[in-house]
Amino acid sequence: MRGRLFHVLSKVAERGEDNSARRERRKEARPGELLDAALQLFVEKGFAATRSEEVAARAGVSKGTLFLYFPSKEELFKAVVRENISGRFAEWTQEFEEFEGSTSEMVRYCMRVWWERIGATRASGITKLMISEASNFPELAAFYRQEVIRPGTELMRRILLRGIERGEFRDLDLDYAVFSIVAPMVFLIMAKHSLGACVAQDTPLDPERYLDAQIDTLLLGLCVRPDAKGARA
Amino acid sequence: MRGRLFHVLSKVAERGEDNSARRERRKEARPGELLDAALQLFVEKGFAATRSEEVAARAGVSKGTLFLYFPSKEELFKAVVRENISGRFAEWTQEFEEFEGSTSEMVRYCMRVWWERIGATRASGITKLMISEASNFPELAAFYRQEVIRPGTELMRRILLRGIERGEFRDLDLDYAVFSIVAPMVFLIMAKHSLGACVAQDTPLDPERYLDAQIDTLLLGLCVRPDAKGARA
Amino acid sequence: MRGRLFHVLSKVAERGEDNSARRERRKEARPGELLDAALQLFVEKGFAATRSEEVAARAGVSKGTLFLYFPSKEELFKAVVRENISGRFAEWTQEFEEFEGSTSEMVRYCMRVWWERIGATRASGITKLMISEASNFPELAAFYRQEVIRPGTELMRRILLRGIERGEFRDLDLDYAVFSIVAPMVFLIMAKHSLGACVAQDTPLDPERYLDAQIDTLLLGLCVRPDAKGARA
Amino acid sequence: MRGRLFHVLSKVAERGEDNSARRERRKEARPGELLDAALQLFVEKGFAATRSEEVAARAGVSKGTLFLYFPSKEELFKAVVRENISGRFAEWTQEFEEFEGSTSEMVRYCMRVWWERIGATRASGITKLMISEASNFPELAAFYRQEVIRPGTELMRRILLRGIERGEFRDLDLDYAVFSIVAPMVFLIMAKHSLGACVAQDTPLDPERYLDAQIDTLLLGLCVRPDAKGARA
DNA sequence: AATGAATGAGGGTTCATTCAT
DNA sequence: GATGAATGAACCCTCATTCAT
Repeated sequence: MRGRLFHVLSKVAERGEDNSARRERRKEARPGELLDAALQLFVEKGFAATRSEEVAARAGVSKGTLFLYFPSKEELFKAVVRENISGRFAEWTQEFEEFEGSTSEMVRYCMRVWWERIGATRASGITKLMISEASNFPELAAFYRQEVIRPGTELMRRILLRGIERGEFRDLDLDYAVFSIVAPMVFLIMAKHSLGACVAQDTPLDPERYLDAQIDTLLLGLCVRPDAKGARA
Repeated sequence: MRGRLFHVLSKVAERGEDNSARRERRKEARPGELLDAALQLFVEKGFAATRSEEVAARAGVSKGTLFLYFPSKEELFKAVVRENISGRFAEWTQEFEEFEGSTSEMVRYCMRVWWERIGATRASGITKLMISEASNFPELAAFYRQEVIRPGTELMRRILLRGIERGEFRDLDLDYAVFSIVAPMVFLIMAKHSLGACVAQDTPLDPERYLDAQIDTLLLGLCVRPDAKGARA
Repeated sequence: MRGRLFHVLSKVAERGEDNSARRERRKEARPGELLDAALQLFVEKGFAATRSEEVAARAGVSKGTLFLYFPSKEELFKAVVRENISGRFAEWTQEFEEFEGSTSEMVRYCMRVWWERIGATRASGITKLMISEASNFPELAAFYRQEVIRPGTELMRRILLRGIERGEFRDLDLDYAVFSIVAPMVFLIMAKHSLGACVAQDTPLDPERYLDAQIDTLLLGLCVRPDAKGARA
Repeated sequence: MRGRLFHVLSKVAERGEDNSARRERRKEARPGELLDAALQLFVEKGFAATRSEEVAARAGVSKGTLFLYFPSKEELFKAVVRENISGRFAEWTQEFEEFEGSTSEMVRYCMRVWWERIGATRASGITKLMISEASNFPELAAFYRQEVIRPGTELMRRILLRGIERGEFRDLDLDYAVFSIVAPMVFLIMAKHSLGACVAQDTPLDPERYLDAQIDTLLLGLCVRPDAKGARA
């Protein structure tokens, strides 16, 4: 009996908190904790290379607990993707339709806000995830295309169109100009999640400075006249 | 210069020939065929999700044969990466040092040539691979940074510097401006290998048109005056 | 004799009442409800394929409660078996020792009463269970042999012996003749619990008609003269 | 290297034969060996309680090898059932249609032949299996009904009908009279595979003697006159 | 050199059992 | 007593790797 008590206590100690505390944030908190842990690991190591026990461990629970909340690793993956793509685009579309400044300001705002709300958060991992795993999860790729890519592209298209119609932007190849906005963002995510600084490990990429540089060049490239109002002061 | 380009292109062509031709030069070609098959599958499905038997099958040999040439799946992966990032940068650096046109032309040439020699070939999959698997193969990531990212960055840095020094480009934040060239290329690779399934399945992205659009905007964004010589006719 | 029979039948009836009635006498009835649920499921799916949570659910309690009453699934199984083979043989032996009709009548009565008291009730599942699980529960099989098979065989042996001694039955191979009585009963149980799904799904076997046919043939086969008194009117 | 050699040799010794011998009866023999092992274990312990590693071990191979030949434990189970129900009924039906003796002789012959060809062989385990697992494998139960029960029943029905039409047998309830033939056979299988002697462990049931006793009683019960020709001398 | 049958460690998933509430 | 969240041993199955042929 002494043995069992010791065993239990050492397990508690291992976790760094007592059981009652863990019980308290019980069922409601679990799925979120698991999804967070899963997102981190999937982004870090890929779907196949992530072991479900590891996800559970990072969420501070045992292997079996994971399967109380998600019926399989694949469903966990899907839940991770869905969880992080709550319908933000409706909100954003609204926000941009009410925007009153110049379109250059709008583009700058758009990219900065993207960084704040997505790029700098866990959610950015989803993009890396989808790119790495798209072909292993065709239905999910379709879902992502439908829920993220399409509305995102549409939003930026509208912004560019506004710029052209207002005479701010030059006559762009609209379908492909959107990639001038998207590419720097995707690249930033990749830099963040994969190859580190992408330049050298010791001098990590500063996202703010990176974004400013990209936006400056981008706006100069988009605008009719390089001295457009939206250019940084 | 033509000579070198031809050499590179013919190596690319070599990999594309039909199966019947392959059978004839059995033994010598085996490792190459395996590397090709492996590259395709690793890019498509990721390292962990690719089964070695499948690699062997696609290369037209049996499972056992694969391990005759590569001691393990991991070594195969490393060989795939190493094989496909052969140091062409020395070659390219020289090529660009001898370049005589405007720096805008140089940037345009650089991106086009990259597309022809890397982007459009199987070798582009390596970028996708490294982005997906970097954290599972840290030493390979370091190798890639060392062999590809660093010299590539350095190459573009020099080009940009040339543009600034010659008064063609504005006063750029050099360390970050290189990403304005890299990001569109990385994005194109991603679009080709994964997001292609994402961006739009029915109307796939046209690389030439994409590149033109990106280069136009980029150069306008980099140049002191928007009517720079390098702008497309 | 009537009294005893009534008692047995009323116990059988007890188990068949509806759920609402059950709720009212909560605690005292729990173990019985669990045993009933377990018997049903074990018979239906086998020991290993029955999940203890399912047993609990069918008994209307939670998983934990099951283990409040039975220390393990295996103990539950043993309890199910023990509970359902209560030694009625002493009772029956006496009943038959006081029997006053012909031995043919006795055999017929014996099989009919067995059907009423065992075959038609939940208790019959135990036979199916033991046949299915005997090798996984050797000590239980021994117990079953001891408590059911041996006394049952002995009982029928005596009946047959009585028939022979009274000149009603021919000179039987006593040790094996008992199986002529047992086999049709065992078969009926199997038909009811498993082969029922096999013999014919659309026209299920009618137990009464089945028993009549078996008994008729059996008695004709046992008796010295085919026009024995016990033959059905 | 010494270590490895020792390891290999001791493994060989364990198996009691050298590797080359094992390699020789290779692929062709494996499925049969595995099916045999599986039949034994499924019959002995039930489907769920049988571990696939155990099946492999009994067949003298490793866990993984089992799955080279059968894609899953369930498919193995199905294969076991199918393997042991090759279409014997066509053959038998033919055999009985050409039978020239009395119908009593036919019944006796039928049951003896069943014992020789099925009852005494591994195949008899299938019956026990199906009875134990029918509800866990509904499609398989349907298959078994279709392939075994139905033709078997039909065969015996015809025999009985012949007896009635030739005036040998009394006017039987045909649909249920077949069970008088089946029940003793099913019971024998159960006795063999489950509860041992069903009487006492120490005096195992003698199948020949059992069958003779059952057939004698059965025929006396079926025939118009008890001195039918088919009765044992 | 090439094959592919065989292996067995590894990882996903289930479920009997525990225990804080 | 009753609950059900949590646990982790055990089991099915995969697949990188080996090796006799």
